[in-house]
Order: sequence, then C-alpha cells, then structure tokens
Amino acid sequence: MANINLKDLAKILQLSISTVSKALRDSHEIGYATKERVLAKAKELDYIPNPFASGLRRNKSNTIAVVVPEIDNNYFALAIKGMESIAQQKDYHLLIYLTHEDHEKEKRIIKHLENKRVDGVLISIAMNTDNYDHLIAFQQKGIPIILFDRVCQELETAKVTSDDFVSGINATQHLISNGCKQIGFLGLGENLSNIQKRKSGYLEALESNNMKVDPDFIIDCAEDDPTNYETIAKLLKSKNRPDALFASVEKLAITAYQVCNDLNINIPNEIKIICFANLTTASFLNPSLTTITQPAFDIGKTAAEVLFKYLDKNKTYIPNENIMLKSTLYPRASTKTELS
Amino acid sequence: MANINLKDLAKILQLSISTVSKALRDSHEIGYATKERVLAKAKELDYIPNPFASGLRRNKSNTIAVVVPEIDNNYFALAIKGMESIAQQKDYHLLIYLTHEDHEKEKRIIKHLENKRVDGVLISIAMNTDNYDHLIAFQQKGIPIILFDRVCQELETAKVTSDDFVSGINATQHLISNGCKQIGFLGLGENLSNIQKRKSGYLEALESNNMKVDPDFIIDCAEDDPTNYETIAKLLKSKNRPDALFASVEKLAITAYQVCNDLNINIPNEIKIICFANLTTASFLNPSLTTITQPAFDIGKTAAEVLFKYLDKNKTYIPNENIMLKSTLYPRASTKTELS
DNA sequence: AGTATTTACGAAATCGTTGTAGTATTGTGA
DNA sequence: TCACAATACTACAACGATTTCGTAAATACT
Repeated sequence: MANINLKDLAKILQLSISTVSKALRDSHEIGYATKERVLAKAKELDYIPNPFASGLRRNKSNTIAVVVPEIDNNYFALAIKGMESIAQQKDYHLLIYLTHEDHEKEKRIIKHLENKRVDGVLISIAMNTDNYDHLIAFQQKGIPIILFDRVCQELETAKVTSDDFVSGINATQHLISNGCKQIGFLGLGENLSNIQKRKSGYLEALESNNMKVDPDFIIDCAEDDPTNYETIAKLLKSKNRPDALFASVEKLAITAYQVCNDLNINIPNEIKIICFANLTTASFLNPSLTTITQPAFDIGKTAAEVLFKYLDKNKTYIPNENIMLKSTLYPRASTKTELS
Repeated sequence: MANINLKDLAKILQLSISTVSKALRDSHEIGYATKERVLAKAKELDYIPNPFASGLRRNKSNTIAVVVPEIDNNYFALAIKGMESIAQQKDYHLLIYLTHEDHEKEKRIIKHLENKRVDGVLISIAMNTDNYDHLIAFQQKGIPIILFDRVCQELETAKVTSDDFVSGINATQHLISNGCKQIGFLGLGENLSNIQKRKSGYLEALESNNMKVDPDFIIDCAEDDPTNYETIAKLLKSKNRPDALFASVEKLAITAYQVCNDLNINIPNEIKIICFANLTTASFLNPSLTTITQPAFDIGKTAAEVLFKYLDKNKTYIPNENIMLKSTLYPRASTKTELS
C-alpha cells in the first residue's frame, strides 16, 4: 500500500542503503551485477524516491514555477504549454501561480517561492507592478528568474519577448496603407513593457508617415471589461472619432467589437480594427479580425529552454540577454478597404 | 543572501531549535513573550521554512496537482483558474500536468506523483484512456484523487461534472424546435464520459421526438484537426447531408465553421450549428455561435473545494459522490430559423 | 614479495523541520 | 509541608535520501 523506501529496498536486497542509493543513481562505485540486481528489484517493487528527502538533501526541487497574470487567455495558456513541453522533457514539475494583475499578489507569490521550493521561475509581470524590488530580492536568494513577454530592464537576467516595437509599426502601417487617417491606440496599463513597445511602434509609424499624434486617441484601458467598454464607447461616440483602432491586447478588440455592434458602427467600413491576439477563432469572427499573433508557444518554450540552459550547468546567475521572437500579421476582414 | 534556517534563528535568539519551531507554529507550550520575540525576529530576518524539510517530516506537501488533457482551451483554463482560486486561499501550491490526450503520458504522470509529492490530484481523463488501473493504483497509495468533467465510474471518489445528459437533450431539442430534421452529432472519442452523456442526451431527444437515428450522422472525431476537417467535409458533401450539427466540443464547431466556409454552406440557413463551448468570442463569430456553456470556473473551484473538504480533515478516503453543475444554453445566430 | 592502487561496498553525518519525551522551575491543594 | 500539577523550555530522535569518508578485498606495479 504505502510506498517502499530505500531502507526497505536495502533490507530486501541485503545491501546497505548507500549502495542501493548509489546503484540507482548509476554511480561508478557500484559493480555492474549489483546495479542490475538493484534496478530490477526497484522496478519490481515500484520504488519511487521521496521527492522531499531528495530535495532536502540535494537542495534541488526539480520544479519550476510559472507566474502569470491570468490563464484564461490564449496567449498565456499557449506560453504555459510551451514551458510544459520542456519541463516534461527535463522531468521537471511545473507550478502555476496567477497574479490576477495584482502587484501585491505577485509580491506574495514570489515571497512564497523564496525558500528553494523551485529551481527557477518564469514570470510575466502584472499590470500594476511598477516596482521590481521583490524580483531583485528573489534573485538575490540565488534562484534564477526569467522574464517573458512583460519584462523589465531593472532586473538583470534573460528576457524573452516578441518584436513588439516592429509589430507595432507593422500594425499601424497596415492600417495606414489601408487608408486610415485617424488611428486610435488602445493601451493597457502604464508599466507593461510589451504594451509600451507596441505604442512606441504605433507612434513611430505615425511619425514616419507624417501623421500627427492625437493624445485623445491614445487610450489607457483598465483591467476590467465594463470600464473598458465605457471608455471605448465614449471614444467612438465622439464627433471626431477614429477611423481605426489598434488594440494592444485581445480582450480590448473583443470589447471594441461589442461597442461597434451596440453603436451600429460597421467594421471595417466605418472603422478598422487590428489587434494583438492569439485567438483560434479570429478568422471566424464577424468580421474576421486582423491580428498580430505572437508565437506564444515558442516564447514559453524558449523561456524554459533558456532557464534550463543555466539550470543544467548549475548556474544561478543569468546575464542580461534579450531574446526576441517574431510575431506575424494576419490581414483579415476587419481592416479591409472597401475597394479591395 | 542565502536563506536563514531554524538553527540560525535559534542561535540568534538564544533559544533551542524546538522552541523556535514551536513558537512559530503557535504551540501552547511556549510562553507569550517568547512567541512574540520569535515571531518578530523571524519576520525581521525574513525566515521562510524549508518546504522540503517540513514536507519530509510532516509527510505533507501543501501541493495539489491538476492533470488535464490540454491547457490551450478555455474550458480547462477556466477550470484551472477555479482550482487556483481555492489553492491560493488555502495556501497551497498547484502543479500542472498535460496529458495531450495520451493515455501513456497520463499513466507516466500519475506514476510520477505516487510518492507524496502532492496531497491530492484533480484530473480530467485523457481521450484515449480506456483503462483506469493507474488511477486505482494511485488511489491505493493513499492519495486522494478527484475527477472532473471527464470522469469514470470505475474509480470510487468524488466526481464533479456538468449536466451533460440534460444539456445534450436541451441542445438537440433546441435544434428540433428550430426546425431541424436531420441532426448530426460530432463526438470525440469512445471513452469520454462527458461526450457519451451528451450523445445519450442527443439520442434521447431524438427518440422523444420520434425521430429516427441515422448512424451515419453520428461522427466520431479524432484529436487532430485536419482529420476532423476531412471527416466533417465528407459528411457535409454527402447528398443526404444533415441540416444541423451538434458539436460535442468547441474545436469541432470551429472546424465545422471552416468546412462550411470552404464549401459555401450557409449557417444557419443551410445548416445549423450548436456546440459545447466556453469561447469568449462566441457572440462575435460569423454567425454568432449558439453554445452550451459549462460553468468551467465553478467546476474547477468545486472540485478543489471537495478535495480540501477531505484534506482539511486528513481523510484520504473519498466516497463516491456525483456533483453536477448546470450548463447554460445561449441561443445565437447559428441556430436561428429563417422565419424568426 | 611487498607496496600501491583500484574496486566495491558500508557506516555515519547531513539536509531543516517536527514531535516526543524529558527537565527544571514555579504554583497549587490537602 | 509535601506531593502534585502546570508552565516553559530543551535534547534528541525521527523523516528518507545523498554523500563523504573509511575499509576490506582484489589487482597492479616494481
């Protein structure tokens, strides 16, 4: 019933505990015949080492943690899937924590992880996090931490992102090429690195097209949907409303669709919409939604790979490194010009 | 830099290790003044107990595992979110494992968990799992396991599901009420309890409406999308094609949309589609998709709550219990009759 | 042959925490 | 006054695996 341990196994095999332990770990100190015998018996009796004993002794958990703002979001779900693919391959376990975009919760979670429960952390920073002391403190405990998607330069470590600046330019240029003159930008929070870059790309594209920036068209959205609905509705009800919206995240485009639907504004004829998204249903929306899609799975996978690159070498110090993966723009009906 | 431990703390406080340990756990053996002193110092020096030592000693991990077929699926993402809400509240950690619908992987994962790495498991069974010995063996190790959504009656424990049978009836009845005569059912796998119940509901509704069952209209789909595309395309190309599809899971409806799009079959005029789904974008699809939506978050939350009901009492034996939460049918354009 | 080295194993310390079984010291009741 | 109990603490043995150190026997070397 209960699990067998090393002591039991040693007794049955008439060997010492250390011999059995070494045999199982394939130590060169143990003879071939003995190893075989131990392995066979261990398998037969279904011996599984106690992770706590081993973790305590080796000071290693074989576990990594992912800290994300939310999980009911295709981007993060895919990123986690990518991380899991590596963890599974490395025989590692994956802990999940949700910050719900809350800085305080993020701090508490990180604090909880400080005592070697995990060998490393992959984190995407919460929306209202504007101070990174908790991450720096954590890092100084000697546990490697890697940032993905929403990063900060205050922390020296590897950062895995997508080419948000270029994608921001491309998205905006796509709208401009399709005849848009007044492009609104739906941002999210003031601190998120990825959103900031997308916005910079947006501004850059406007400038290089000699279009002037209207601050009223740069909207800072919030975490909750009803508020965003109101904000966007207000924007679209104004007499001088934008002829295009560049939504920096998925849910803002959905909300924008909702607003347009309710206000009877036709997409794409009266307003065009482009959006950063990982929706599987983008092509089936009404109208189908033009998206910039980040390689979410690969971002997660890469972040995990980089982490293991150091874990495998028992290095806890990870120097600065910026890894940038390319996003793809999928033009669809929501940005089509009437002519084409 | 490195973390402080009980020994260090004891030395600094000029107390014995056990006194400090007991003070921190608020034992009645320790005087009030001493407790205060210990607590203050522990906080000041940022003492965090080593989870491995404590886990080893107490034989408790403060961790639960979720085993799901996939995570890039709103249903499971929401269920996990529900579980996380309880875990966080109970100061528990949440491990995630993906089976990718693979029975062998599921077996390996469960095996890995057998040595008290976790205090309990929440699992939704993989598609091609048709044998539950690994779960029974796991349970006999004394670790509680709770099933959700995709369950099996072979295992004695609590099962948290939604009312799939009734929802299957409702979905089918909805199509019939909207004039459909030849309703196809898109199933998934032969073993999944939830899909089977939805199918039973479908059959029940046909029977109670005196409609005959056409076996050609009951399609068993696979895990990979291209195959499903072909299967559905073949069905819709047949001269005697169905006038409605009841998709048992989200992705089959998406694939069906794709097929209809490619074959130029109008939804809902030529074919109506209803589907079990947790898509946030259902109302914005073209046409908006009629869904039966499971209370995914609550299912996950409930499953975790039931688990903790036993964990809190240190019970590892969980008697049979079927908890069923209600799904909701959201009628949308994909099932509208031309008249209405 | 005698010493050095390698091989194959075992004893015991160790990781950090918890819990049981003490031990002083002080307080209480008959 | 003396036995007895309560209070507040400490010593120490676990928990199960890993690892350092030690050692007997076998082998190699001069």
